[in-house]
Amino acid sequence: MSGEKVLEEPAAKERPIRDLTIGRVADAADCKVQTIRYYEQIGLLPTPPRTAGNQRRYSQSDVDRLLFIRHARGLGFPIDAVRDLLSLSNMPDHSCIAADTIARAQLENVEHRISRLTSLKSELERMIEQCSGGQISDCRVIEALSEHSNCTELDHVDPTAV
Amino acid sequence: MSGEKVLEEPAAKERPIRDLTIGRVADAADCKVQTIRYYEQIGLLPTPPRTAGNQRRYSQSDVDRLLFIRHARGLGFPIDAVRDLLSLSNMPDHSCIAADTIARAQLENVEHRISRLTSLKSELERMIEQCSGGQISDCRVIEALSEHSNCTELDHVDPTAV
DNA sequence: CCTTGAAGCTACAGTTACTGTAGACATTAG
DNA sequence: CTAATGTCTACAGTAACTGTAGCTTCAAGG
Repeated sequence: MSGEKVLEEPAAKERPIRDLTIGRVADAADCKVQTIRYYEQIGLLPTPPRTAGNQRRYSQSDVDRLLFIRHARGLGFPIDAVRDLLSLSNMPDHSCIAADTIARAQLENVEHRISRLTSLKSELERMIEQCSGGQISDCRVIEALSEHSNCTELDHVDPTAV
Repeated sequence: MSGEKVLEEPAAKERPIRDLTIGRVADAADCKVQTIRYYEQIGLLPTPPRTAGNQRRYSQSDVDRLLFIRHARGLGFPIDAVRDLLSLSNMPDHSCIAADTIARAQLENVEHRISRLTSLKSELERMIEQCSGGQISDCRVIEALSEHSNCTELDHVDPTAV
């Protein structure tokens, strides 16, 4: 990385080396080959050039873009949010307001996630502490998770949005 | 709640009042009616008795069980883990180690997510700061999210397993 | 008692974000 | 040159719901 803009296509003067097969790209980003084709299908990755034998060939910038996508997805950002984030990198240098708006929305999202996960963390810690070495009858895991009084309003959100 | 084992069926001496419609149960647990029927279908909730007109009628213990499920799901436990936890609550004299193992696994997961989100948060904050009045070219969010060097082996987990 | 609108019923299609499979074709190491 | 491995398309399947269609049932008002 070291200061380079990894998501920008190299300038015309220096064309990228497009010698990576889909399998090597998948390995580099630790994802499945099908996932790459899926991202291409939904427009998250550009359609790469093909060999005479119809096989996709990628450059390092594709790997970087895919790494970005996987990282953001791994953090729980839905595809649409990733799309927004990616659009930031394509914005002209002088229009920063849209980027700012997207970034602020994502920041709010991230802060919310952190607070929910933090309360989850303490609940899990409490469970483990009370649980260790005891019997189920002493175990408060079930109880703790059933107790509505322990819930904050944030507890009842879409479970898939964690 | 207050010290009672909420997930146990009341003893035969005192039968539960089964006067709750599926809609009231859904409201109580803040979930969709379809979700309750889905949980019944996959065996997370017991098949309730029906009225003469074929409508499901629930008791408070069903609400408690559903609250438990929704809370666990909201905390990121996958259905199978919820099933495990629920099955443990039915064998109260047995060891607690399995529940403990599940909780510990989730705790590890959660801690890692928090740390990743925290670093993302500071990147977003820095971006917003630099962005206001600045240029996209100064933003490091895209870069930061692409940096593979920041990843640990735990970063590449199933994104859906939050 | 009757009606009417909300809520319930079943069955099935759609969602998100992939993942797996089948059968054909391409590429590469020996 | 051949065998193994990789890639291609197309489509089915997964988890965990969510939505829809077309019906029946229930409770309250007139």
